[in-house]
Amino acid sequence: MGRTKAKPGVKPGPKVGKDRRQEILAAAAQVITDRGLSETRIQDIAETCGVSTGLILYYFESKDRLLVEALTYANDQFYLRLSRELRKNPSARAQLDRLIELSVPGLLPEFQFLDEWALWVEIWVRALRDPEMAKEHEVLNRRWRRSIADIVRHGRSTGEFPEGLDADELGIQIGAVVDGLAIQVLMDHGDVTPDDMLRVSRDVSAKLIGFALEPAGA
Amino acid sequence: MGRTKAKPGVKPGPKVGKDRRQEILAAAAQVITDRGLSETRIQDIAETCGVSTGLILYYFESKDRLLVEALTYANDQFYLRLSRELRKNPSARAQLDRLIELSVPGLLPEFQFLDEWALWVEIWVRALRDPEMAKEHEVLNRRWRRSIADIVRHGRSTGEFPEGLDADELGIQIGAVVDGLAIQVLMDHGDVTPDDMLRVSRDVSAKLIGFALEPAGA
Amino acid sequence: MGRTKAKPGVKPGPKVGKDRRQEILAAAAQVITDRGLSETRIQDIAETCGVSTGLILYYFESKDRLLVEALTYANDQFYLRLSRELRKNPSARAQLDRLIELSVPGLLPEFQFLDEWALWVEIWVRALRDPEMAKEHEVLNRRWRRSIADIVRHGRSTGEFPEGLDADELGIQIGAVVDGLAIQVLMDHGDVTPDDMLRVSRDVSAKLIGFALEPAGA
Amino acid sequence: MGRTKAKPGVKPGPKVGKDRRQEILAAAAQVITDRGLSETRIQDIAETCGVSTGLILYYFESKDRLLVEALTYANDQFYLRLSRELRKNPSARAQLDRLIELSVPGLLPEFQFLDEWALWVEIWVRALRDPEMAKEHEVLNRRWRRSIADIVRHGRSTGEFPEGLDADELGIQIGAVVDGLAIQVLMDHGDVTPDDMLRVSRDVSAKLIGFALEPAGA
DNA sequence: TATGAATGAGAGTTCATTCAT
DNA sequence: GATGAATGAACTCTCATTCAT
Repeated sequence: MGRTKAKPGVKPGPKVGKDRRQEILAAAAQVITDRGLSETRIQDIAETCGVSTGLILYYFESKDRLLVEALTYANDQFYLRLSRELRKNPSARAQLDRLIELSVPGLLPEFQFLDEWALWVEIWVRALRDPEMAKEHEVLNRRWRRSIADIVRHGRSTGEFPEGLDADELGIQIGAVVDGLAIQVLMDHGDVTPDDMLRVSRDVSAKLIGFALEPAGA
Repeated sequence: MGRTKAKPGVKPGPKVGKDRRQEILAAAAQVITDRGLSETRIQDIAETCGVSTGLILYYFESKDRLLVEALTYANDQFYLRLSRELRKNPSARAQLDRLIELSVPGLLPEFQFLDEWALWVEIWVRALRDPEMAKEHEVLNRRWRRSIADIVRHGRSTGEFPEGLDADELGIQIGAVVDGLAIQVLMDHGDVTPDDMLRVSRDVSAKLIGFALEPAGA
Repeated sequence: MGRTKAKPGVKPGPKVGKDRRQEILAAAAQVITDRGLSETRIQDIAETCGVSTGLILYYFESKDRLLVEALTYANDQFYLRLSRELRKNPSARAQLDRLIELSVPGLLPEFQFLDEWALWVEIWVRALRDPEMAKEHEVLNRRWRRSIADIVRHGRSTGEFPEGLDADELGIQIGAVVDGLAIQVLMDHGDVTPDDMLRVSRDVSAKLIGFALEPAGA
Repeated sequence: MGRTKAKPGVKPGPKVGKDRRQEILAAAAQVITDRGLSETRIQDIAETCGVSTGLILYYFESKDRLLVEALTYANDQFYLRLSRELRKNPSARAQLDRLIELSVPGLLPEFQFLDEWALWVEIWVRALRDPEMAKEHEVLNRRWRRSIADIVRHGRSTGEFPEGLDADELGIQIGAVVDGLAIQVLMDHGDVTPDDMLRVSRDVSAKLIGFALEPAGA
């Protein structure tokens, strides 16, 4: 991957601040995904990017700050990829399809580098008690719902979707369905498979927005 | 029921095991709700029920075991209260209404003694990495979806609801909406209020099940 | 000495709280004397009394609290020994002599178990910036000056000393001389020896109080 | 004097070694005064003189070396100012008065740029265990006592002071009184005010040297 | 000269767990 | 059953020191 791998026995030398920060944030997000937020140690992050623990705290004022930034960073990355994908599709229905597809946990591992939903759950837990995280969550959350609402608005402007409920309201409704289903898939009991999520999300979205889906398999 | 009855007004001496366990579980659930799972110390739980830390570990083999049991215990309590409430209503529509009502975070504090949804989120996080919790979650989760599916089945048997999608499928769909909205309410940004959740859950459920809601205010 | 020595390989077993606290305070005072306040580690104290570092912080809320208490404790011990000694002498001049004698650094090692003056200097440094220590210092300091003033008052009541300056004022003056000389002796450059301090303190005290010393060697 | 003169108003480039060293020493003395020796970090010193920590250690082989030098440096500065002041007064009694005046903590802030006595206490603590500091202290200490003894000798040569005790002995005695009182004033409990120190130091000095003070207010 | 990124050795503190009583 | 003293293994964070640039 994009990691600079230090040859053993050779000091990699200093990097400019911004690169290092991003490297650390990426490492942190990775570790949080792997071990969970509460089991993430600074040491783990340091090892993941091959530096000392001292350096981590040289770039971030505290572990807590770093973790919040890492969660935000990972979500930002996801959002950027998502936006890029959506822009490729002119049709609102294709966009909606793509958004759903990209949101199914584990469906497109080449797209979801990290387990984005696992990070969302960590964000929720933390936001419940950490005002700083709560603030960040508010931003991330609105951005997510707006992505959906924007698709609805776009679909109406092109005539693909009928007029109806307020688009923001639909953002909330469809967002809730996708969130709720993603949790089920994430928990991985087999009751709700990725394919189930895909199908159900589409069905329910269609019903809520008010357009007809092609018959399955079409 | 085999309980030793502590004489009222007398300092309770040693208690029989089952009582103590429940007391500790209740205290643990309370502390987890207050401080979050990862910030819960055995000492906190001990203080909450006025015993020593030693005693906590005398009854539970380890902190981890205790926490998992406490989360399960709290959810059981919620489920028992929910079932009791549902049984009071003969009509499926009233049952569905009641289920939704009881699920809105913070709407009925006299019913939700603890912040049940905050505990759900903790369960999700933990289930992601702890197989024991994952196992428990599977049970709790199915029970929750079945509560919904059973209402659907009941409504169809009484003719209140039309035939349509598989009831279990609807359990998943409506469950997802409720879960997703509950998170939004829980996060408490004001974008989705308890009343919003109430209204939207009812609307979407009606649309998905296929019955007509009375006009608002009726 | 009074230390319970744990047989190797055998756990010494728990002690009652108050004993342990005193043991730790004594150990802390010892370590501070040996290595200096700023070089005193909790680990050092723990080793000195043969317990774990965890136990130290089980008895004292923080290292800082412990250090302040230890300095106070050591001074208390010194003061108690001093008072006991003074009470043995009915004559004010003998009391003054004894007080001076007991105050000379290193003169009576069987009396000054610790290097009390080294601890005083640490108290001064700390009191300059730590309000808690400043508060304690105020008490210890006044007690010290009052010991001197009380001797003066006693001497006047017996007719040994002439009337003159306010006794508290003399407490300040003689206290200052003793403090100042003690520092010189403590620094141990040989310019002011313990015997010098003894002699000078007596001379200056006599002059300040206003009585005649017997010719040297009498 | 071999100084590179930095053009005024122009960002100073690299400086010649001696200037830099002095700048750093002054900054170090300032920081030690402000925060105390044991709380002084290289970083603090670096910030105070606006350079990097690297540079500090480029000029001083280690933190410990720097601190000792800084304490010496500050005392040197005080001594130079003191000597200059004394030379202004031909009369020994005026010199003694001035010396005492200049020694009272906080009395003449325009003269005592730093809290010289706070630094003395730090010197004492450090000298107790650091042989290097002990060595320096010996020098500084003797210089201090000699300043007093020299005034006594001067006063005798002019006939202001009577013959009597050895002048060095008086240096020790008066020095001790001043040291002891300075500590009391420094501790700032209000029991010994700067004015008290002034008055008492003069009284006791007069008594010890053997001359008569003018009546107060004269 | 001067910088500041990087290290690494501790330091204090927390806390689950044990165990003698 | 119940206590709480005691342990010891982590963990976060600090800071003097080094070194490539």
